[in-house]
Amino acid sequence: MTSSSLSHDVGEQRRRATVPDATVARLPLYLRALHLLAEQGYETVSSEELAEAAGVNSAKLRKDLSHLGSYGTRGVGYDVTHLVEQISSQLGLGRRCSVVLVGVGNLGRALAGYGGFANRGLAVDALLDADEATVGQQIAGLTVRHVDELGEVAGPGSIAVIATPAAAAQEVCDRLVAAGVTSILNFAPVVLSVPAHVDLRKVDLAVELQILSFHEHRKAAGADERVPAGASA
Amino acid sequence: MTSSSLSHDVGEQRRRATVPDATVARLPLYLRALHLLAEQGYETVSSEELAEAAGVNSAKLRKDLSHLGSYGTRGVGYDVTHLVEQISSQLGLGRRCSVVLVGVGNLGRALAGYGGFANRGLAVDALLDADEATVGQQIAGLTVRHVDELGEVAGPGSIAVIATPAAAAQEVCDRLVAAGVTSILNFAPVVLSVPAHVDLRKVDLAVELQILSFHEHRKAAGADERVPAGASA
DNA sequence: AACTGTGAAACCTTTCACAGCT
DNA sequence: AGCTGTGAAAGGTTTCACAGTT
Repeated sequence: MTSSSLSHDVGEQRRRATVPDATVARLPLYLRALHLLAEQGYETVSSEELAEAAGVNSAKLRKDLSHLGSYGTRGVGYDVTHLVEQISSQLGLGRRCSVVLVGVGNLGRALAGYGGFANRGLAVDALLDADEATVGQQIAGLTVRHVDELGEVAGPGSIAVIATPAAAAQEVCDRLVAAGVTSILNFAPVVLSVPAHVDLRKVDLAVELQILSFHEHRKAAGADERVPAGASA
Repeated sequence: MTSSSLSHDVGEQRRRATVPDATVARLPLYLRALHLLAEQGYETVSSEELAEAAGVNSAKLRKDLSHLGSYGTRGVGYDVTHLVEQISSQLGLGRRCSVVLVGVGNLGRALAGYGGFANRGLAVDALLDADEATVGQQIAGLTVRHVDELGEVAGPGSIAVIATPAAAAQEVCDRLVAAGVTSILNFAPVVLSVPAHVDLRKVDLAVELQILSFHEHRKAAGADERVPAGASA
């Protein structure tokens, strides 16, 4: 067990090492909302307005931003441009960070051309596939290369996206790790294993649909069974 | 201590109305892992094994399953087939629930053919698009219909998936709501507004990538700045 | 002996409400 | 007056550790 002296371990030197995960997950949201507001001519926004645009409540937004530092002005709000810069910088969108996408099926193509990806500082800059018929094609301004050339485009510092069929994902993942990649985003519906030092995230397109189904099912079941007629709104 | 002396409190009629959100979000994961294990010939699994296959820890798994009821056998584990049925039923995958997909671009195509979708009880069964060139095409065994025919395929009880460009999403959403749909999954990178009774979920393909970027950035910044040399392996 | 089911503790996130700055 | 930044309260989730069951 842990020593009973509790949580004083880590030194103070990690000043901003403490942005909560939940907050990080919302920064991209704020960033998009801010870009939108900027296009509409806003120079400053209140937490209320920005929260509305991002689809969260204002207390949460303020708390989130407070974790990055104090970038607002009391009585006024936040400077849109400045806040965009701060968040972008936090997210590491400024530095040239190569994004490599493996698997150029429908999903891969969608991702390669995705506004959200290409938009601000995080464009995909290499496409790889195993299929000879796909290799050589021009997609979203890039030429698809063979997955065997993976070592030439991916390395420490790059972010890899796996959009292959489930069956191929683990092998691709292993190759990426061997090439030194430590940040991987997996869209294939399998649980991948990676060494502890690799940061692996997962997007499962079916999960959200199944969650919806759960709630839809609940609604229907509730209506069937014993609810006292129009109970909820 | 099952229903003996201290079964006080909450009305009993809401027996299973209390599955926590976090648990619901993991059920699809367990389901997939179970299907995999079933294919490999498992008839029972321990919480340890299933947790491993699903990529979570066993305490969490047991707690999650306990919210659905007690389907395990102490000293033995869980019956794979039975558990699959229980979870499927919770998720409403048994009942025929029509899934309508609007927007047949690359992402739409990917979703229509997605193993995870088509796989178990939640196949997409109508495709709609606004583009005349796309309407009429055969995709994943379905003929693409014009979005104006939305009212004919979507209604109360169906689940809708929006995979259109951002600019079209709100209008499609409004039409879906007008048609009586109350469960919508949005892949377009915009914040949609819906009436309170509609259940709207959102998948943002770029968010996860940006979260990875955040962590990658941290790693790099940490290495640059002040870390006490080779602290971690 | 093996393994589930679950209170209780630890941890994390959200919301509230207001002090403090402009 | 208006709005941010933030302690403190409330709520939710994960982990621990063990009683209970087969």
